[in-house]
Amino acid sequence: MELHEAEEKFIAAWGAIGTQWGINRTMAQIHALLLINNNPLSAEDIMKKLNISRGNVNMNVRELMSWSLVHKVLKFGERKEFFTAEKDIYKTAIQILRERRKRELVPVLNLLSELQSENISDGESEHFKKIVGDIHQFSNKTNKILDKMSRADENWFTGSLMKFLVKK
Amino acid sequence: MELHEAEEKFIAAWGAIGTQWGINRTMAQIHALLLINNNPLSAEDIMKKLNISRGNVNMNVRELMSWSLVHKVLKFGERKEFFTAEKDIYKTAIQILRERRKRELVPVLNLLSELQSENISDGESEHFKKIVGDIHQFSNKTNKILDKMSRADENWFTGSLMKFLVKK
DNA sequence: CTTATGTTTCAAAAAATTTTGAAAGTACAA
DNA sequence: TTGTACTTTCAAAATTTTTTGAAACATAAG
Repeated sequence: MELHEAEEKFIAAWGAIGTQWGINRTMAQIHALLLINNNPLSAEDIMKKLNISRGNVNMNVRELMSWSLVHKVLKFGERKEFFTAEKDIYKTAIQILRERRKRELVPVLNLLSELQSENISDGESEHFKKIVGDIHQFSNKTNKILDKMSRADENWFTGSLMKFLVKK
Repeated sequence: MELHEAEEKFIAAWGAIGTQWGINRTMAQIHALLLINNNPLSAEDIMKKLNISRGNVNMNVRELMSWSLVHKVLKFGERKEFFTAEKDIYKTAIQILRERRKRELVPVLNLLSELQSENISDGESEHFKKIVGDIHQFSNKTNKILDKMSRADENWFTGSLMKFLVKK
């Protein structure tokens, strides 16, 4: 049960990219594996193809499901669980955007609000106030933009946005 | 030479966020420290304030400079080097976008091209071809959009883009 | 109920990343 | 040239993250 060279390269690269973006290498590789397999795979399939342990598969598949990038599939008559990845790459990207916004940007916004209200007095901190304020404002705008983008459809992204950008 | 509570919180949070985005915690903290200090700091200042070693400061400041987020400042009459961060948060964000595009997205595009040309024959791989092609196309579009964005000015970002998005 | 076929958990081990600190390097001043 | 005041390097240590694998758990089938 070997992987072709091109598939191996793809999986390895996906893992490396993931790492650079703060995503566990194995999680990214499982995602890559499920992307290039049109049929759902079992935990055992993943273990064998990527040569990793059962616990590792379980943990990372669960994480991928929490990101809604991978779904459980039950086959009639089979007790085993199978997993499959969303194959529409646009939907996948939007989902990642949505989750990172929710999990990472929103908490930052909360911290920045907090810092701004805490920091009412204090003479020395004019510059601190300004920079925190600037970051807060910028993050708020980014948050809104990402929120809008994550609701738009693919046609908007590839069509309208591109045209709009070209004009600039 | 203590940090105020709000400053500490900010630096700690910046470090945590950085980690989640694949950036070394200390690098992010040094960046935060230089952001909230209007005056350039020396390696020694950074060592003391963050309680880290000289080697660590040197390595991470160098990395921040390679991202053009931090610059060396020489004070007249002083032999020591000082460092300061770009304080315009918009410029900072654009710079990060630009670097990540160059360092991370462009290599992926090259790999995807390579995979597509390598993979000319082979019966079993219809689906592999399709998914790699889809990802390549999507990445190409994203690349172009980011490139355009990284050339635009702040007013475009906060003004035109926002208006355009609201319409949608 | 018992067995068989799974999945989940999590403490310990392994691996990867980050940090330290001392030695080497650099360059200016005397 | 030598001393001084720095900066840089990098092997080893510390820390953090990831992975393993065996035990616990779940549940369908006999």
